[in-house]
Amino acid sequence: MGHQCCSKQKVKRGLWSPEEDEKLVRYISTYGHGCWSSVPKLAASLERVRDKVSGLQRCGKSCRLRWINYLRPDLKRGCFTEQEERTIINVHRILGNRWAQIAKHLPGRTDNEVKNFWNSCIKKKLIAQGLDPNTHNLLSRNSHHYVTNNIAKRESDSSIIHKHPTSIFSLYSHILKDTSLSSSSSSSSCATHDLKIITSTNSLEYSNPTQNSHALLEFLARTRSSEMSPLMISSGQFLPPNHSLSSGFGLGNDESFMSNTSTSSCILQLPQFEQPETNFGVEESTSNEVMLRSIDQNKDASNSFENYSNFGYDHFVGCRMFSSFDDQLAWD
DNA sequence: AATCTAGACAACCGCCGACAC
DNA sequence: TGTGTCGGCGGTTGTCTAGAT
Repeated sequence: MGHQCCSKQKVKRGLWSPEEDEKLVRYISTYGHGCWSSVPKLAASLERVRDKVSGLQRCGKSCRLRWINYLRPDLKRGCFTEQEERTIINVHRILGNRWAQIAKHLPGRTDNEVKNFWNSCIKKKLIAQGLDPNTHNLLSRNSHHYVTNNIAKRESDSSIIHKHPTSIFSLYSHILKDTSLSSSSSSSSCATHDLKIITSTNSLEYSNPTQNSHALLEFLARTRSSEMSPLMISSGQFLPPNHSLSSGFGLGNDESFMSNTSTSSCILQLPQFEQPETNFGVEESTSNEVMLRSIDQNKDASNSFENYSNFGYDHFVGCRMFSSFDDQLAWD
């Protein structure tokens, strides 16, 4: 069955011939592409003007696809670079299979190209590294425990904290949104208060929880203010260039996250988590968000708490949590 | 040499939202 | 408000090719 735009016409399908490409390029360079559905017809007229017998017997949709994915002059052909590959992985971790959005981070690359590269190459690499290509978490023998949380859902459902009582981030972000708490506390005391609640809730289930989550949450509290600029929690394991898999958390801005330059972006570093399965991912992301992510264990974190406030990100929006603890450690 | 298979890439299909009428 | 058209998108399929058997 043909497309709506060409159901009444006899159209050719399959691979494009060099002659067809030539006709399409000639048409686009002459008239541009204001209306794809009219391209084949007008292209045929153009060819008749040029004393050619046949026009362009393709549907408009096919013309559009051919132009965007192959004929556009600003396309970058050839293999993906390592940098591009890292960018794809990092953005995919945040956005999922939103290929068009991912492709926007890669000048000269198309969504189709990125998608094909992902399916034929990156996916297998991640699996080979023991990572789930869908979640970017470590593949586990056990079933994954998934806790999702964001402000929008929380605000529409005040009972969510009871649904996920032991998610440190659920709890924490919930508390941050609690105006009575924040208005009655200074920034630091609020942080302490929050941490007490959180760590006491999780101390039994989470092996060595306080040392890691405590510092992380303290950091989150300190970055908080009444202004609501976004801060995102992101990621868990990741593979810094030329380093083995490590875990921990760090703060980076969007740019550094995309380019995977951990050293410049890490301003907070925490000891390695005891459970490598523990992982964190974002609900969504924009260019203004900060990514909190796992970082290279070996980097110096001596400036951890001093610098993050300079980033200007100060509101914890929320995050979702993945984990794959054994049943006896199940958080709910 | 013929056939099979897997990988890479190109193209199509169906759905959806935006928009015009 | 309902309907049709269009462009954009993601999933899927088709095609080609190189390497293995």
